[in-house]
Amino acid sequence: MSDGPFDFRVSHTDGRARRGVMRTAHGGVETPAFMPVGTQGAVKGVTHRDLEAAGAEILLSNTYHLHLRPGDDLIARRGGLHRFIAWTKPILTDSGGYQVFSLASRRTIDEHGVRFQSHLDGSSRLLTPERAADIQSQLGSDVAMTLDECVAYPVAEEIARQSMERTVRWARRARDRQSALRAGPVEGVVVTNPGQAQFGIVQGGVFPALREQSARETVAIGFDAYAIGGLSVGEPADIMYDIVERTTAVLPVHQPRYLMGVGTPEDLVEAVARGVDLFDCVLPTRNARNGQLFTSEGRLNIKNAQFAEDDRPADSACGCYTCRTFSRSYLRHLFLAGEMNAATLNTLHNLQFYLDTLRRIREAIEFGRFESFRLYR
RNA sequence: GGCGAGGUAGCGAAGCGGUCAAACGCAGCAGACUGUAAAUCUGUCGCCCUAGCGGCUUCGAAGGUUCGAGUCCUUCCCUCGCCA
Repeated sequence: MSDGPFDFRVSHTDGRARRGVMRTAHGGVETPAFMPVGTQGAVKGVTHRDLEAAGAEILLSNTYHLHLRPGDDLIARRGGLHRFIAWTKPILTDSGGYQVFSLASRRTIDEHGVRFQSHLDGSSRLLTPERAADIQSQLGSDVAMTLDECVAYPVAEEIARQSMERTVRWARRARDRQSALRAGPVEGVVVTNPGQAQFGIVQGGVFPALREQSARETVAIGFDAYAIGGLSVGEPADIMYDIVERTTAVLPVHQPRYLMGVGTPEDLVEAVARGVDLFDCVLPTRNARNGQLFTSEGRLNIKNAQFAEDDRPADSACGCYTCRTFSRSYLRHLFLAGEMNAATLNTLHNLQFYLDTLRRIREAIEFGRFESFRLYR
Protein backbone atom coordinates (compact mmCIF):
# COMPACT_ATOMS: atom_id res chain seq x y z
CA MET A 1 0.00 0.00 0.00
CA SER A 2 1.01 3.58 -0.57
CA ASP A 3 2.83 5.53 2.08
CA GLY A 4 2.00 8.67 0.08
CA PRO A 5 -0.83 11.12 0.47
CA PHE A 6 -3.57 8.65 -0.28
CA ASP A 7 -6.05 8.29 2.53
CA PHE A 8 -9.68 7.41 3.11
CA ARG A 9 -11.79 8.27 6.09
CA VAL A 10 -15.36 7.22 6.64
CA SER A 11 -17.24 9.86 8.60
CA HIS A 12 -20.75 8.39 8.64
CA THR A 13 -22.43 5.09 7.97
CA ASP A 14 -26.09 4.30 7.45
CA GLY A 15 -26.71 0.63 7.10
CA ARG A 16 -23.96 -0.51 4.78
CA ALA A 17 -23.83 2.89 3.06
CA ARG A 18 -20.78 5.00 3.89
CA ARG A 19 -20.03 8.67 3.61
CA GLY A 20 -16.40 9.77 3.70
CA VAL A 21 -13.52 11.60 2.11
CA MET A 22 -10.86 10.12 -0.16
CA ARG A 23 -7.60 12.12 -0.14
CA THR A 24 -5.22 12.06 -3.07
CA ALA A 25 -2.11 13.92 -4.19
CA HIS A 26 -4.38 16.47 -5.88
CA GLY A 27 -6.93 16.92 -3.17
CA GLY A 28 -9.92 15.33 -1.59
CA VAL A 29 -13.06 13.70 -2.92
CA GLU A 30 -16.29 13.48 -1.00
CA THR A 31 -17.66 9.97 -1.19
CA PRO A 32 -19.78 8.34 -2.39
CA ALA A 33 -18.58 10.05 -5.55
CA PHE A 34 -19.23 9.94 -9.25
CA MET A 35 -16.33 10.40 -11.66
CA PRO A 36 -17.18 11.85 -15.06
CA VAL A 37 -15.43 9.98 -17.85
CA GLY A 38 -12.82 11.91 -19.80
CA THR A 39 -11.27 9.08 -21.78
CA GLN A 40 -8.94 11.19 -23.86
CA GLY A 41 -8.28 13.86 -21.28
CA ALA A 42 -11.54 15.67 -21.81
CA VAL A 43 -15.16 15.01 -20.95
CA LYS A 44 -16.80 15.12 -24.36
CA GLY A 45 -18.75 18.28 -24.99
CA VAL A 46 -17.94 20.27 -21.85
CA THR A 47 -15.06 22.30 -20.42
CA HIS A 48 -13.21 21.72 -17.16
CA ARG A 49 -14.87 24.91 -15.93
CA ASP A 50 -18.28 23.35 -16.55
CA LEU A 51 -17.23 20.22 -14.67
CA GLU A 52 -16.06 22.13 -11.63
CA ALA A 53 -19.22 24.23 -11.64
CA ALA A 54 -21.30 21.07 -11.68
CA GLY A 55 -19.38 19.81 -8.67
CA ALA A 56 -17.06 17.22 -10.20
CA GLU A 57 -14.17 16.49 -7.85
CA ILE A 58 -12.39 13.79 -9.79
CA LEU A 59 -12.11 12.74 -13.42
CA LEU A 60 -11.53 9.38 -14.98
CA SER A 61 -9.21 9.07 -17.94
CA ASN A 62 -7.80 6.20 -19.92
CA THR A 63 -4.39 4.56 -20.16
CA TYR A 64 -4.93 2.79 -23.47
CA HIS A 65 -6.33 5.78 -25.32
CA LEU A 66 -3.79 8.29 -24.02
CA HIS A 67 -0.95 5.87 -24.70
CA LEU A 68 -2.03 5.64 -28.34
CA ARG A 69 -2.65 9.37 -28.64
CA PRO A 70 -0.95 11.67 -27.86
CA GLY A 71 1.36 9.16 -26.12
CA ASP A 72 2.33 8.95 -22.47
CA ASP A 73 5.91 10.04 -23.30
CA LEU A 74 4.60 13.31 -24.67
CA ILE A 75 2.37 13.78 -21.65
CA ALA A 76 5.28 13.06 -19.28
CA ARG A 77 7.30 15.73 -21.10
CA ARG A 78 4.42 18.14 -20.47
CA GLY A 79 4.80 17.41 -16.77
CA GLY A 80 2.06 14.80 -16.48
CA LEU A 81 -1.62 14.58 -17.24
CA HIS A 82 -2.77 17.23 -14.75
CA ARG A 83 -0.55 19.89 -16.23
CA PHE A 84 -1.14 18.77 -19.79
CA ILE A 85 -4.92 18.97 -19.59
CA ALA A 86 -4.92 21.76 -16.99
CA TRP A 87 -7.09 19.92 -14.48
CA THR A 88 -5.87 20.50 -10.96
CA LYS A 89 -8.13 18.08 -9.10
CA PRO A 90 -7.77 14.33 -8.77
CA ILE A 91 -7.63 12.03 -11.77
CA LEU A 92 -8.09 8.27 -11.86
CA THR A 93 -6.87 6.38 -14.89
CA ASP A 94 -8.35 3.12 -16.05
CA SER A 95 -5.69 0.65 -17.06
CA GLY A 96 -6.99 -0.43 -20.44
CA GLY A 97 -8.69 -3.44 -18.90
CA TYR A 98 -12.02 -2.29 -20.25
CA GLN A 99 -10.57 -2.19 -23.76
CA VAL A 100 -9.82 -5.90 -23.35
CA PHE A 101 -13.61 -6.19 -23.34
CA SER A 102 -14.75 -3.41 -25.65
CA LEU A 103 -12.05 -4.02 -28.26
CA ALA A 104 -12.25 -7.80 -27.99
CA SER A 105 -12.23 -8.16 -31.76
CA ARG A 106 -8.92 -6.32 -32.03
CA ARG A 107 -6.80 -8.02 -29.39
CA THR A 108 -5.30 -11.31 -28.29
CA ILE A 109 -4.59 -12.14 -24.70
CA ASP A 110 -2.20 -14.49 -22.94
CA GLU A 111 -0.42 -14.76 -19.62
CA HIS A 112 2.08 -12.10 -20.56
CA GLY A 113 -0.50 -9.45 -21.42
CA VAL A 114 -2.80 -8.13 -24.13
CA ARG A 115 -1.78 -7.41 -27.69
CA PHE A 116 -4.02 -4.81 -29.31
CA GLN A 117 -4.22 -3.82 -32.91
CA SER A 118 -4.51 -0.06 -32.59
CA HIS A 119 -7.87 1.26 -33.75
CA LEU A 120 -6.05 4.39 -34.93
CA ASP A 121 -3.37 3.08 -37.25
CA GLY A 122 -3.51 -0.71 -37.00
CA SER A 123 -0.12 -0.94 -35.28
CA SER A 124 0.43 -3.69 -32.73
CA ARG A 125 0.45 -2.51 -29.10
CA LEU A 126 1.36 -4.74 -26.19
CA LEU A 127 -0.17 -3.92 -22.85
CA THR A 128 1.16 -5.89 -19.88
CA PRO A 129 0.48 -5.29 -16.20
CA GLU A 130 3.93 -3.69 -15.96
CA ARG A 131 3.45 -1.60 -19.07
CA ALA A 132 0.06 -0.33 -17.87
CA ALA A 133 1.69 0.66 -14.57
CA ASP A 134 4.54 2.41 -16.40
CA ILE A 135 2.20 4.35 -18.65
CA GLN A 136 0.08 5.45 -15.71
CA SER A 137 3.27 6.45 -13.86
CA GLN A 138 4.13 8.70 -16.77
CA LEU A 139 0.60 10.09 -16.89
CA GLY A 140 0.81 10.77 -13.17
CA SER A 141 -2.82 10.15 -12.34
CA ASP A 142 -3.69 10.16 -8.66
CA VAL A 143 -5.10 6.67 -8.88
CA ALA A 144 -3.73 4.00 -11.19
CA MET A 145 -5.77 0.89 -11.89
CA THR A 146 -4.14 -2.50 -12.35
CA LEU A 147 -4.49 -4.16 -15.72
CA ASP A 148 -7.34 -6.64 -15.53
CA GLU A 149 -9.42 -8.69 -17.89
CA CYS A 150 -13.05 -7.70 -18.12
CA VAL A 151 -15.00 -10.70 -19.40
CA ALA A 152 -18.28 -10.57 -21.27
CA TYR A 153 -21.66 -11.83 -20.08
CA PRO A 154 -22.70 -14.55 -20.23
CA VAL A 155 -19.52 -16.57 -19.76
CA ALA A 156 -18.87 -20.14 -18.64
CA GLU A 157 -17.72 -20.46 -15.04
CA GLU A 158 -14.46 -22.17 -16.00
CA ILE A 159 -13.56 -19.34 -18.39
CA ALA A 160 -14.44 -16.78 -15.73
CA ARG A 161 -12.24 -18.65 -13.26
CA GLN A 162 -9.20 -18.77 -15.51
CA SER A 163 -9.65 -15.12 -16.40
CA MET A 164 -10.08 -14.10 -12.78
CA GLU A 165 -7.03 -16.07 -11.62
CA ARG A 166 -4.93 -14.48 -14.33
CA THR A 167 -6.22 -11.06 -13.30
CA VAL A 168 -5.02 -11.80 -9.75
CA ARG A 169 -1.58 -12.76 -11.07
CA TRP A 170 -1.55 -9.58 -13.13
CA ALA A 171 -2.47 -7.58 -10.03
CA ARG A 172 0.56 -9.01 -8.24
CA ARG A 173 2.80 -7.99 -11.16
CA ALA A 174 1.26 -4.52 -11.33
CA ARG A 175 1.78 -4.07 -7.60
CA ASP A 176 5.41 -5.15 -7.83
CA ARG A 177 5.99 -2.83 -10.75
CA GLN A 178 4.55 0.19 -9.01
CA SER A 179 6.65 -0.59 -5.93
CA ALA A 180 9.75 -0.70 -8.10
CA LEU A 181 8.87 2.60 -9.72
CA ARG A 182 8.48 4.11 -6.28
CA ALA A 183 11.70 2.63 -4.93
CA GLY A 184 13.94 4.28 -7.47
CA PRO A 185 14.46 5.31 -11.08
CA VAL A 186 13.39 2.80 -13.68
CA GLU A 187 14.94 3.10 -17.11
CA GLY A 188 12.64 4.81 -19.56
CA VAL A 189 9.81 5.56 -17.13
CA VAL A 190 9.15 9.00 -15.68
CA VAL A 191 7.25 9.28 -12.42
CA THR A 192 5.22 12.46 -12.75
CA ASN A 193 3.18 11.93 -9.58
CA PRO A 194 5.10 10.34 -6.67
CA GLY A 195 1.88 10.26 -4.66
CA GLN A 196 0.03 8.02 -7.10
CA ALA A 197 -2.17 5.40 -5.46
CA GLN A 198 -3.00 2.03 -6.97
CA PHE A 199 -6.29 0.14 -6.90
CA GLY A 200 -6.69 -3.59 -7.43
CA ILE A 201 -9.68 -5.00 -9.32
CA VAL A 202 -11.94 -7.86 -8.32
CA GLN A 203 -13.22 -10.05 -11.16
CA GLY A 204 -15.05 -13.38 -11.33
CA GLY A 205 -18.07 -12.77 -13.54
CA VAL A 206 -21.42 -13.48 -11.90
CA PHE A 207 -20.09 -16.37 -9.81
CA PRO A 208 -20.14 -15.60 -6.07
CA ALA A 209 -17.42 -18.11 -5.20
CA LEU A 210 -15.09 -16.68 -7.83
CA ARG A 211 -15.79 -13.15 -6.68
CA GLU A 212 -15.00 -14.06 -3.11
CA GLN A 213 -11.78 -15.79 -4.08
CA SER A 214 -10.79 -12.84 -6.27
CA ALA A 215 -11.52 -10.35 -3.50
CA ARG A 216 -9.58 -12.34 -0.92
CA GLU A 217 -6.53 -12.83 -3.09
CA THR A 218 -6.48 -9.26 -4.40
CA VAL A 219 -6.77 -7.88 -0.90
CA ALA A 220 -3.91 -10.15 0.16
CA ILE A 221 -1.67 -8.40 -2.37
CA GLY A 222 -2.46 -5.10 -0.72
CA PHE A 223 -3.76 -2.06 -2.58
CA ASP A 224 -4.87 1.42 -1.64
CA ALA A 225 -8.42 0.49 -2.53
CA TYR A 226 -10.40 -2.16 -4.39
CA ALA A 227 -12.54 -1.97 -7.45
CA ILE A 228 -15.28 -4.28 -8.60
CA GLY A 229 -14.87 -4.77 -12.31
CA GLY A 230 -16.57 -6.85 -14.96
CA LEU A 231 -20.13 -5.88 -14.05
CA SER A 232 -22.77 -4.00 -16.03
CA VAL A 233 -21.69 -5.87 -19.12
CA GLY A 234 -25.18 -7.14 -19.91
CA GLU A 235 -26.22 -9.13 -16.82
CA PRO A 236 -29.59 -8.40 -15.15
CA ALA A 237 -29.47 -5.64 -12.54
CA ASP A 238 -30.43 -7.86 -9.63
CA ILE A 239 -27.55 -10.21 -10.38
CA MET A 240 -25.20 -7.25 -10.44
CA TYR A 241 -26.55 -5.99 -7.10
CA ASP A 242 -26.14 -9.42 -5.60
CA ILE A 243 -22.52 -9.72 -6.75
CA VAL A 244 -21.76 -6.23 -5.47
CA GLU A 245 -23.25 -7.08 -2.09
CA ARG A 246 -21.28 -10.31 -1.76
CA THR A 247 -18.07 -8.62 -2.87
CA THR A 248 -18.17 -5.57 -0.63
CA ALA A 249 -18.80 -7.95 2.25
CA VAL A 250 -15.32 -9.37 1.68
CA LEU A 251 -13.50 -6.06 1.11
CA PRO A 252 -11.81 -4.08 3.92
CA VAL A 253 -14.17 -1.57 5.51
CA HIS A 254 -11.51 1.12 5.91
CA GLN A 255 -10.71 1.36 2.20
CA PRO A 256 -12.72 2.72 -0.72
CA ARG A 257 -14.75 0.40 -2.95
CA TYR A 258 -15.05 1.43 -6.55
CA LEU A 259 -17.72 -0.09 -8.79
CA MET A 260 -16.32 0.33 -12.27
CA GLY A 261 -18.44 1.51 -15.16
CA VAL A 262 -21.70 1.76 -13.22
CA GLY A 263 -24.33 2.88 -13.89
CA THR A 264 -27.87 4.20 -14.03
CA PRO A 265 -28.98 6.51 -11.23
CA GLU A 266 -30.80 3.57 -9.66
CA ASP A 267 -27.68 1.40 -9.93
CA LEU A 268 -25.73 4.02 -8.01
CA VAL A 269 -28.21 4.15 -5.16
CA GLU A 270 -28.41 0.37 -4.94
CA ALA A 271 -24.63 0.03 -4.97
CA VAL A 272 -24.17 2.68 -2.28
CA ALA A 273 -26.67 0.71 -0.21
CA ARG A 274 -24.28 -2.22 -0.57
CA GLY A 275 -21.22 -0.29 0.53
CA VAL A 276 -19.75 1.21 -2.67
CA ASP A 277 -17.94 4.56 -2.55
CA LEU A 278 -16.88 5.38 -6.10
CA PHE A 279 -18.43 5.21 -9.53
CA ASP A 280 -17.74 6.17 -13.09
CA CYS A 281 -19.95 5.73 -16.10
CA VAL A 282 -20.31 7.05 -19.64
CA LEU A 283 -24.10 6.97 -19.48
CA PRO A 284 -24.66 10.62 -18.50
CA THR A 285 -22.25 11.90 -21.14
CA ARG A 286 -22.85 9.45 -23.97
CA ASN A 287 -26.61 9.43 -23.58
CA ALA A 288 -26.60 13.22 -23.48
CA ARG A 289 -24.96 13.24 -26.89
CA ASN A 290 -27.59 10.79 -28.07
CA GLY A 291 -30.48 12.92 -26.85
CA GLN A 292 -31.39 11.16 -23.62
CA LEU A 293 -31.71 13.22 -20.45
CA PHE A 294 -31.76 11.85 -16.92
CA THR A 295 -34.27 13.73 -14.81
CA SER A 296 -35.92 13.55 -11.42
CA GLU A 297 -38.91 12.06 -13.23
CA GLY A 298 -37.00 9.47 -15.18
CA ARG A 299 -35.34 9.39 -18.56
CA LEU A 300 -36.52 11.70 -21.28
CA ASN A 301 -35.66 11.43 -24.92
CA ILE A 302 -35.46 15.00 -26.11
CA LYS A 303 -35.85 13.88 -29.74
CA ASN A 304 -39.46 12.81 -29.17
CA ALA A 305 -42.17 14.73 -31.02
CA GLN A 306 -44.07 15.24 -27.77
CA PHE A 307 -41.50 17.88 -26.73
CA ALA A 308 -41.75 19.94 -29.91
CA GLU A 309 -43.70 22.71 -28.19
CA ASP A 310 -42.93 21.93 -24.56
CA ASP A 311 -41.83 25.16 -22.89
CA ARG A 312 -40.80 23.52 -19.63
CA PRO A 313 -37.16 22.93 -18.67
CA ALA A 314 -35.74 19.44 -19.08
CA ASP A 315 -36.01 18.93 -15.32
CA SER A 316 -37.86 21.50 -13.25
CA ALA A 317 -36.07 20.23 -10.13
CA CYS A 318 -32.63 20.93 -11.61
CA GLY A 319 -30.60 24.10 -11.20
CA CYS A 320 -28.09 23.55 -13.99
CA TYR A 321 -27.49 26.17 -16.67
CA THR A 322 -29.44 24.15 -19.22
CA CYS A 323 -32.51 23.79 -17.03
CA ARG A 324 -32.36 27.35 -15.72
CA THR A 325 -32.25 28.75 -19.24
CA PHE A 326 -33.69 26.59 -21.99
CA SER A 327 -36.95 24.85 -22.86
CA ARG A 328 -37.41 21.27 -23.96
CA SER A 329 -38.72 22.68 -27.22
CA TYR A 330 -35.45 24.51 -27.88
CA LEU A 331 -33.29 21.58 -26.74
CA ARG A 332 -35.18 19.34 -29.13
CA HIS A 333 -34.68 21.78 -31.96
CA LEU A 334 -30.95 22.02 -31.25
CA PHE A 335 -30.59 18.26 -31.22
CA LEU A 336 -32.54 17.67 -34.42
CA ALA A 337 -30.67 20.49 -36.12
CA GLY A 338 -27.41 18.80 -35.21
CA GLU A 339 -26.13 21.83 -33.35
CA MET A 340 -23.18 20.95 -31.12
CA ASN A 341 -24.73 23.04 -28.38
CA ALA A 342 -27.25 20.23 -28.03
CA ALA A 343 -24.51 17.83 -26.91
CA THR A 344 -23.01 20.40 -24.58
CA LEU A 345 -26.26 21.49 -22.94
CA ASN A 346 -27.50 17.91 -22.57
CA THR A 347 -24.16 16.81 -21.09
CA LEU A 348 -24.16 19.72 -18.68
CA HIS A 349 -27.55 18.69 -17.43
CA ASN A 350 -26.90 14.95 -17.17
CA LEU A 351 -23.66 15.48 -15.28
CA GLN A 352 -25.37 17.93 -12.95
CA PHE A 353 -28.10 15.36 -12.37
CA TYR A 354 -25.58 12.63 -11.56
CA LEU A 355 -23.44 14.81 -9.33
CA ASP A 356 -26.54 16.14 -7.56
CA THR A 357 -27.75 12.59 -7.04
CA LEU A 358 -24.46 11.70 -5.33
CA ARG A 359 -24.63 14.89 -3.28
CA ARG A 360 -28.09 13.96 -2.09
CA ILE A 361 -26.89 10.44 -1.34
CA ARG A 362 -24.07 11.82 0.82
CA GLU A 363 -26.46 14.10 2.68
CA ALA A 364 -28.91 11.30 3.25
CA ILE A 365 -26.19 9.08 4.70
CA GLU A 366 -24.92 11.90 6.86
CA PHE A 367 -28.34 12.47 8.34
CA GLY A 368 -29.24 8.81 8.65
CA ARG A 369 -31.97 9.06 6.03
CA PHE A 370 -30.39 6.97 3.34
CA GLU A 371 -32.90 4.15 3.47
CA SER A 372 -35.85 6.47 2.96
CA PHE A 373 -33.95 8.30 0.26
CA ARG A 374 -33.35 5.00 -1.47
CA LEU A 375 -37.02 4.10 -1.34
CA TYR A 376 -38.62 7.46 -2.11
CA ARG A 377 -36.10 9.58 -3.95
C1' G B 1 -42.83 26.81 -82.83
C1' G B 2 -38.31 23.15 -83.36
C1' C B 3 -34.86 19.82 -81.05
C1' G B 4 -33.26 17.36 -76.61
C1' A B 5 -33.83 15.56 -71.47
C1' G B 6 -37.26 14.18 -67.95
C1' G B 7 -41.95 13.22 -64.86
C1' U B 8 -41.22 6.97 -59.37
C1' A B 9 -43.44 7.06 -52.08
C1' G B 10 -42.45 14.00 -47.86
C1' C B 11 -37.66 15.30 -50.76
C1' G B 12 -33.52 13.42 -53.80
C1' A B 13 -32.75 9.11 -56.60
C1' A B 14 -32.45 3.67 -58.49
C1' G B 15 -35.42 0.69 -61.56
C1' C B 16 -34.99 -1.04 -68.44
C1' G B 17 -41.31 -7.34 -68.77
C1' G B 18 -42.34 -11.33 -63.66
C1' U B 19 -39.03 -12.57 -57.24
C1' C B 20 -41.82 -4.29 -56.97
C1' A B 21 -45.29 -1.51 -52.17
C1' A B 22 -40.74 -0.45 -55.32
C1' A B 23 -32.96 -0.33 -53.87
C1' C B 24 -30.31 3.68 -51.63
C1' G B 25 -29.74 8.57 -49.17
C1' C B 26 -32.14 12.51 -46.54
C1' A B 27 -36.18 14.11 -43.65
C1' G B 28 -39.86 11.90 -40.24
C1' C B 29 -41.30 8.40 -36.12
C1' A B 30 -39.56 5.24 -32.19
C1' G B 31 -35.80 2.46 -29.50
C1' A B 32 -30.89 1.28 -27.55
C1' C B 33 -26.59 3.08 -25.05
C1' U B 34 -23.35 1.22 -18.02
C1' G B 35 -14.21 1.29 -16.36
C1' U B 36 -16.26 5.68 -24.46
C1' A B 37 -13.22 2.93 -31.62
C1' A B 38 -20.15 6.16 -30.02
C1' A B 39 -22.40 13.99 -31.59
C1' U B 40 -23.12 6.46 -32.40
C1' C B 41 -26.11 2.32 -33.55
C1' U B 42 -30.91 -0.25 -34.43
C1' G B 43 -35.93 -0.59 -35.99
C1' U B 44 -39.75 1.69 -38.73
C1' C B 45 -41.04 4.59 -42.66
C1' G B 46 -48.16 4.11 -49.19
C1' C B 47 -53.13 2.72 -46.65
C1' C B 48 -55.75 -1.21 -43.62
C1' C B 49 -55.75 -5.00 -40.23
C1' U B 50 -56.33 -10.71 -36.74
C1' A B 51 -49.49 -7.54 -38.38
C1' G B 52 -48.83 -12.14 -42.26
C1' C B 53 -43.85 -15.01 -47.62
C1' G B 54 -52.02 -10.95 -45.28
C1' G B 55 -55.66 -7.42 -47.83
C1' C B 56 -56.03 -2.84 -50.66
C1' U B 57 -54.47 1.35 -53.80
C1' U B 58 -49.74 3.21 -56.34
C1' C B 59 -44.74 4.75 -60.09
C1' G B 60 -47.75 12.37 -64.58
C1' A B 61 -52.99 11.06 -67.22
C1' A B 62 -55.82 8.01 -70.43
C1' G B 63 -55.88 4.06 -73.64
C1' G B 64 -53.35 -0.34 -75.63
C1' U B 65 -49.86 -4.86 -76.18
C1' U B 66 -48.95 -9.14 -72.84
C1' C B 67 -50.60 -14.86 -68.97
C1' G B 68 -48.10 -10.60 -66.43
C1' A B 69 -46.41 -3.41 -67.19
C1' G B 70 -42.98 1.36 -62.90
C1' U B 71 -40.60 -1.16 -67.00
C1' C B 72 -43.09 -1.95 -74.18
C1' C B 73 -46.61 1.04 -77.71
C1' U B 74 -50.09 5.39 -78.70
C1' U B 75 -52.13 10.02 -77.45
C1' C B 76 -52.40 13.86 -74.06
C1' C B 77 -50.64 17.00 -69.81
C1' C B 78 -46.53 19.10 -67.27
C1' U B 79 -41.29 20.47 -66.13
C1' C B 80 -36.17 21.74 -67.56
C1' G B 81 -32.24 22.99 -71.34
C1' C B 82 -30.81 24.71 -76.12
C1' C B 83 -32.43 26.88 -80.74
C1' A B 84 -36.11 30.08 -82.98
